Amino acid sequence: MSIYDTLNDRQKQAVLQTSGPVLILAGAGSGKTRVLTHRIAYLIDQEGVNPYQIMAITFTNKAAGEMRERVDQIVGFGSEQIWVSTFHSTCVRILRRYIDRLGYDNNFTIYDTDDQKGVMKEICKKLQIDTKMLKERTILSAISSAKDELIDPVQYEMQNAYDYNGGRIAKAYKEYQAVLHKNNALDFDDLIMKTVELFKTDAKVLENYQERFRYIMVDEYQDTNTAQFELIRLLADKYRNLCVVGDDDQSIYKFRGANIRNILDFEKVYPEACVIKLEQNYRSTQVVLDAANAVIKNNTGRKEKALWTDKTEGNRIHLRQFDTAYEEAEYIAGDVAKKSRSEQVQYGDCAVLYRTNAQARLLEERFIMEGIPYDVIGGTNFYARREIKDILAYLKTIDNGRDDVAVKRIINIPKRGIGMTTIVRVQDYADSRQISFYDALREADQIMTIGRSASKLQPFVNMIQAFRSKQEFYSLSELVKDILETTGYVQELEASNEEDAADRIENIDELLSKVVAYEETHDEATLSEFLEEVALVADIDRVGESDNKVLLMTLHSAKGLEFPHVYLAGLEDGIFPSYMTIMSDDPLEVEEERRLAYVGITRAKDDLTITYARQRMIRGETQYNPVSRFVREIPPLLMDDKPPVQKRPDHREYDEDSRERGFFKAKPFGMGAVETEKPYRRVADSLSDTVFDKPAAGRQNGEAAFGRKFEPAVQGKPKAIVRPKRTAVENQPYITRASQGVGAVSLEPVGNKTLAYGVGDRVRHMRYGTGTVLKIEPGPRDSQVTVMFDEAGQKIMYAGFAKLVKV
DNA sequence: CGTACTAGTCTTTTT
DNA sequence: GACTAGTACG
Repeated sequence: MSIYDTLNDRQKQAVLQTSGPVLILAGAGSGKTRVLTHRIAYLIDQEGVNPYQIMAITFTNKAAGEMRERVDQIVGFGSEQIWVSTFHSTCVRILRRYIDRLGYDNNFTIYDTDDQKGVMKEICKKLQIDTKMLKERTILSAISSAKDELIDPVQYEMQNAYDYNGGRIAKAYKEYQAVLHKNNALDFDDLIMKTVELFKTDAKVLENYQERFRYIMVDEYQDTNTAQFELIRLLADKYRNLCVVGDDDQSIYKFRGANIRNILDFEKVYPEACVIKLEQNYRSTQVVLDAANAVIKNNTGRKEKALWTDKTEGNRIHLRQFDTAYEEAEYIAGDVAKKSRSEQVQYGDCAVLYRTNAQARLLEERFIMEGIPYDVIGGTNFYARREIKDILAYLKTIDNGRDDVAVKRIINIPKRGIGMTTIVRVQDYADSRQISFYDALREADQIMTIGRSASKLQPFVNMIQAFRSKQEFYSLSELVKDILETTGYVQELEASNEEDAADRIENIDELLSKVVAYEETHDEATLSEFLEEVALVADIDRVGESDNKVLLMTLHSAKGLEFPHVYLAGLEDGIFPSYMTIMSDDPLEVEEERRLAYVGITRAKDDLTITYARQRMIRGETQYNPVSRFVREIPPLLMDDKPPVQKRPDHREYDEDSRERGFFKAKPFGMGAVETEKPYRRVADSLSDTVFDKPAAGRQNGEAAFGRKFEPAVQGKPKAIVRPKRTAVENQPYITRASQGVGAVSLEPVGNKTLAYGVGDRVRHMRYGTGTVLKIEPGPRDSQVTVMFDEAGQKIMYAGFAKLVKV
């Protein structure tokens, strides 16, 4: 009996087929990670392959870490020699060694979206690009797509010379690359592209890696873009032992360049490829699988597969409709609480999945009220928070003085009286001398134009220089502590009356413990390596760190995970699928969303609950949306409730309708960039009239159905409007003037006069828990409330923002 | 040079 | 609704 006997026939075949190109089409939950890890073990144990010659590539650090762990378990000896990592860290590792051959320093820095935006902003200024017409974002995403397709600035210019906007983007692209090069920085896309460039320009280096990595495995292959495909193709070109694992039905990253053709055309590129389908699902019940299959079969151009399981039929899918998103959140939190009380359900068995990060907020508030431990994955990355980026900018400056973006970020943080004018003048000087911004600072006394400001620059330079020399004998954490102390960063925060100063300080503490943890796991923790690791972590990598908490995340983040109890929230046309895709002329966009629905459904092991709300607040606008078309694609008998009958089930008709009525201008194209003045609300308004057979329960008041627009006209019946506007309104110190007899409906925080609590009262705060009010200081606009929290200690906060609830 | 307020934008998803 | 960049003012 060997470890391979636990595999089914197909899986075994995939493990044993070690030579030549192999495409494993692995349906959701079909045990692909098991196959990959066993395959690695088989290569080493049975075929005597040197672990050193094996490479496994994934998309997230989490997936890489998981695979590493499982490989370590079954491979015993030499497993640490296998390269198991993400595309990005693989490339960084290669580039750190060889990028000098492309004219960069090997200690390059990695720019995140923020840094990129900063660079682009300056470029637009320099090239006199009107950012109202052509936004930094737009340019950057055009550049990113170009890089995904391995198109360099020169090619881009050739392809877009005839187009006005294209031409400008081409110029910006060229300039952008020049700036990054000057700053010795690479962005995310460069990591892949430059590695490919390296392989193509330096045959020796390529040969070296080809010879080393004789067995290459790629996970989530359906998500690779052209550049990543090329990277793999080059690496595998000599020995052609390339095994890719993927599921075309789970391709959900087109927006970041994923090319579904990579998987669909694999057999064309590798005619000798062996194709193996894994269709037995070990995860979900038959009901869940039937639902998933029923939805995905509406897509065209997919590789035919049908998941099956020998697990039991299972519960029917729970379908719940609500009047408002608020009630939806209330139900989900309540249901989780109920389950955890009565059944053998742990919080960690539950996950709530949604289409957009913004949807997390309502759910979060509700989970807090229920006292359920939860974790929100995604949204803003920890390392993208302002205070964290500030500290990292110090570290980057110490590590690599050529990173102008980092230097400029911190030159006046904390405040040193160095303003825009001085910075611009120093930059001019640097430009004229062809030196970096930091080097210009060091010569500040030479710069005539800045006059007496030079005296403010000198201490800054001295401080950085001091850090640099201390770095020699300091540990990483000592360095960070020194930075915090010398700059007085934390003191400045403490002194400031910014409302979230306490959170910021907490984050800094967390950073410090991450630094310490890094030192503990890395023998010779260098600053460069730390910065690099930090640049490449994604939020999803945190999953598993938190134990026994309900996880809240987007459908995208949920890919690759599984939970006994899954809630799919906000299943409404317009949310999921999003308006963007419904409106799109390209029907493939809806297909991509359908794959996302497929991913969502197949996350559930036992129990799936689908919820949707008639009314939802999006970006300050109330929308009315019908149930998602994807729910309608699920056979009703698989669900415990039916979606409501609609007069006109096809959404496209509404679009035409609105177009006729002049609500829609043609899609913006070319340079014309036609205005699109809040088109969505209009659709929503027109929908609310036509969608439902009977009036939605939430709008007996008539006007309420039309959303905020008409609110001022409503007299005396605030409830219907107030409710969806803010969660748990009745518990909060918000009082409508109507109820005070003033007349007009208002939702202003009324502050000092009408706080629902006083000194000595017990109150609850969203984050800090319960505490006692010590002091209330009335201010002109809002009162400052001092609260001694049981857990979090004493905090001073503005009443209007703190949303304290009397308990 | 720093601040405090206003106007405009945004998001659909992320390594 | 929330965040950010830009502006007017001290």
